[in-house]
Amino acid sequence: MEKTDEIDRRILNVIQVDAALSQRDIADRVGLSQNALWRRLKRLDEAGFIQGARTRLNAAQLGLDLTVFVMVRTRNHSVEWAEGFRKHVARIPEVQELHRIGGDWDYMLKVVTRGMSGYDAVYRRITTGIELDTVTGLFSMEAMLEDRPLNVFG
Amino acid sequence: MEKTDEIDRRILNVIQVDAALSQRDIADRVGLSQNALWRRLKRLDEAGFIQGARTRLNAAQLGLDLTVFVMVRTRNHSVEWAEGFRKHVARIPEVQELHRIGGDWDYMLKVVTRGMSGYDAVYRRITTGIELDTVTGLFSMEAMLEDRPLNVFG
DNA sequence: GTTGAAACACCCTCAAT
DNA sequence: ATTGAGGGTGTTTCAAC
Repeated sequence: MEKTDEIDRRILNVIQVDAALSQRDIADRVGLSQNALWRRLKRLDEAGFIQGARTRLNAAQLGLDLTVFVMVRTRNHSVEWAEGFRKHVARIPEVQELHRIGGDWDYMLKVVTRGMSGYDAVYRRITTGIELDTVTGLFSMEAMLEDRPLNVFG
Repeated sequence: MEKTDEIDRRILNVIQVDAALSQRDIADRVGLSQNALWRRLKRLDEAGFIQGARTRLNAAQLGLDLTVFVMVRTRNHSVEWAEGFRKHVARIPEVQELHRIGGDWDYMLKVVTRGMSGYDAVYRRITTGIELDTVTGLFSMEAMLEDRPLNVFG
């Protein structure tokens, strides 16, 4: 595993917040020449720290106004069943995340969709064609903090 | 609220997956000239559909190997308390999301940190200096799906 | 690590269709 | 909506220090 120094982390922290900055601007912010920055960026990229850039869209404006965390309990805890479940929910584009968790529940999904009717359709897709024990939804009434950058320091 | 047609949604779907594509490449993928694409991108941006670009980092390689969903129950359900709680957790950089939810719990936080000792420190920061009723953590043992694009169609 | 420069790609705008 | 072209900016790779 490659190492990162303080400047590397400042670079990563800048670009994870704004991927549209020019190398000139990034270099100024972290106190490097554009040339030196370019070499560090290339190294960080080749070492696997950087996993591409994404454009963030306004979900609400696209009608995607409902976020639901879906808790799932199952009786089958085999690796095979888990992989089948992963493939099952991977086909549902409204599913943003799927975690295998410990505690009272076995899996947690984050679903972003169009209102309650959209969620109803997603719920039916999740529960159809696969055997689940218990399913319940925790509805987000307000996203008070969202999409924050990773804590690359500390 | 501005409207989007099929081509707009295809554009948004392309750039939300890869923000590093040139306008030339995007135009080819959606079947437009570079010039026409530029005008649509400008319109979509000015209409507020686009909220900037972010570089995605390899959390595990940065040592951020533990994801915990923290469930919080409180006795105070006033708007003022909620805003104070938001400011309280906003100071903790390991908190990726904070949702006010319905059901058995009042709030849910997504925390990404460095192992159990990192989570312990975050847990103490969350529960210190503010009155919470019940706090419990759901530990992600495996992120089976993560960071998926929004469903801009349908 | 730095500056400077050259070659190339990309972005933005405009003219013409 | 399209192609084509020009100027300005950004990226990538040099050489020299």
